[in-house]
Amino acid sequence: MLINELAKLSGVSARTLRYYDEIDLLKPSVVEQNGYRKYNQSDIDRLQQILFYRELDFKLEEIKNLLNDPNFEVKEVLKKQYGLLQKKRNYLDNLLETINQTINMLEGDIKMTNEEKFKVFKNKLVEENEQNYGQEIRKKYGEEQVEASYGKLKNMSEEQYEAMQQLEKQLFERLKEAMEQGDTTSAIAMEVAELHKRWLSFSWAKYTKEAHLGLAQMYIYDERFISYYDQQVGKGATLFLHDAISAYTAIK
Amino acid sequence: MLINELAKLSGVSARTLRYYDEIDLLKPSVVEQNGYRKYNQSDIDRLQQILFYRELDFKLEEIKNLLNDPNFEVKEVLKKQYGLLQKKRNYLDNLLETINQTINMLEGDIKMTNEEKFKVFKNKLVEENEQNYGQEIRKKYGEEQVEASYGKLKNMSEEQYEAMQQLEKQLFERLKEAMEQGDTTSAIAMEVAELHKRWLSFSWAKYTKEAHLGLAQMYIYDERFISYYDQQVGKGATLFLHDAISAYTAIK
DNA sequence: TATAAAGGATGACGTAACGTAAAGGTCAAT
DNA sequence: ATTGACCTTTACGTTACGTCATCCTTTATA
Repeated sequence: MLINELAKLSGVSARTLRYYDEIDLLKPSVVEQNGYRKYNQSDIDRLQQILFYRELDFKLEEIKNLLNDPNFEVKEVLKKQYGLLQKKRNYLDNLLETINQTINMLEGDIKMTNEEKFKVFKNKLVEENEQNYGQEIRKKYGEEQVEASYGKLKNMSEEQYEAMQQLEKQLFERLKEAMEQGDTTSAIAMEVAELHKRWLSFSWAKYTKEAHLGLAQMYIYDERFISYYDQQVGKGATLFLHDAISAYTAIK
Repeated sequence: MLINELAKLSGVSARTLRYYDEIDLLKPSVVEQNGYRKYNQSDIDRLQQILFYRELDFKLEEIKNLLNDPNFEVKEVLKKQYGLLQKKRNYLDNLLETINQTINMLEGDIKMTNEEKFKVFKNKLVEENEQNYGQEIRKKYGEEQVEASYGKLKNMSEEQYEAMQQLEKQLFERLKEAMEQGDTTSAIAMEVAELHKRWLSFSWAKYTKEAHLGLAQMYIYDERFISYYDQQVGKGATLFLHDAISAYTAIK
């Protein structure tokens, strides 16, 4: 069977078959004088095996190793691949969530332009928290806790809100001082992290250091946080805050 | 700000920044006499934008176009990307299902070796059908229908089972004849597809041509089916059967 | 039988987004 | 002056082929 015949039969291109030959994944059992590749039944069988694993997103190199190993464990391999693909899917799930919530936020922003500032800000806090942290929080503590937490924020009195603003202002000041020192593990840096924790407690129903660190890490990747902190405090403030929280949660 | 400083601040490598320069995605606003790249605040802002979209799995080329287009629609873009990622996830879901069920089958095979052949074969039919078709079928018709269908197969009487075997035998014979003619759209090929449909009706609760075609397509990619049909009927039988079913469902 | 059309072969470049040397300037400090 | 840190460009490697370009056989047709 010549190369194009096998190509038609199997649905892959001739180029692919030549490539498989090149990388020693599937070599035709006969090559004639004129250089033509001849494939026989055992080659076809091997190709079928190859395509099976390729469908499952195995790399060709892995497939080669698999098929050449006389006593490999199909089940083991499949389970490993399963875990790998699961990770990929989880990653995609997160992306989808993020995009979805970003879209919602964008739509929300437009609708909200005409509402009063105070309410808007509180809602925005809720939404940003949800966007950055909703998923994990919900997983860990369940719906009720999360809703309770948001309820806490939404139901805050104006005085409490003022207190929160004050605390944030204090946080900014200490952060600026800490940055001038430059050390993210200094006592003053720890104080900053502590302030941040207290500030968080206005909106979070329950504190854990893992959650705290998680939020800090997300700050870095969210351009809104970066521009917010960097504008209020100074360039690099977000990164410094993150490092401080990182140190703080590490020693606690 | 020199290249390594920005690298540290942003978390990407210096190589990446040079690459972004190279592909005109992010050019430092100043390049000094000595060739050193100098990044300023606007560069940092742009990088943040870039990383935001990169996180969402956009291609760099797309990001470039986005950021250079002065009046692009963020929401539109995000929605498009959402759809794209959804497709990827569905694809992964399918792979995961397939692997999972293959594992189950492998484990099942071992446990089943000591059972009677008759029972084994029927269970295998159920499992193979489930493996190849379960997901889609469940989506379209819901759990009940599917379970009813499998119940049908499992509760088949021995006579019915015999009839099914007879029908399959007939199918093989006609398929062999049709292949000798070679035309996958001939009257006899259509007859083969019809027989296959009737054979299916033993195990399927409800027939649709979409489902029929879908199953045929899966035959091609399943080495067990290929070796089964090709052994029983002759080399290329699976492909021929697929083409015939394809033609059959197209004209119906 | 000459020739043209199929079909085969071997390079070799392109792809996406960098990682990783290699080889060599520049700058601050010793 | 030398060392070491940091900068530059050049270029190959990665994955699984698609897509030419160029050339050689085999088969079909005039």
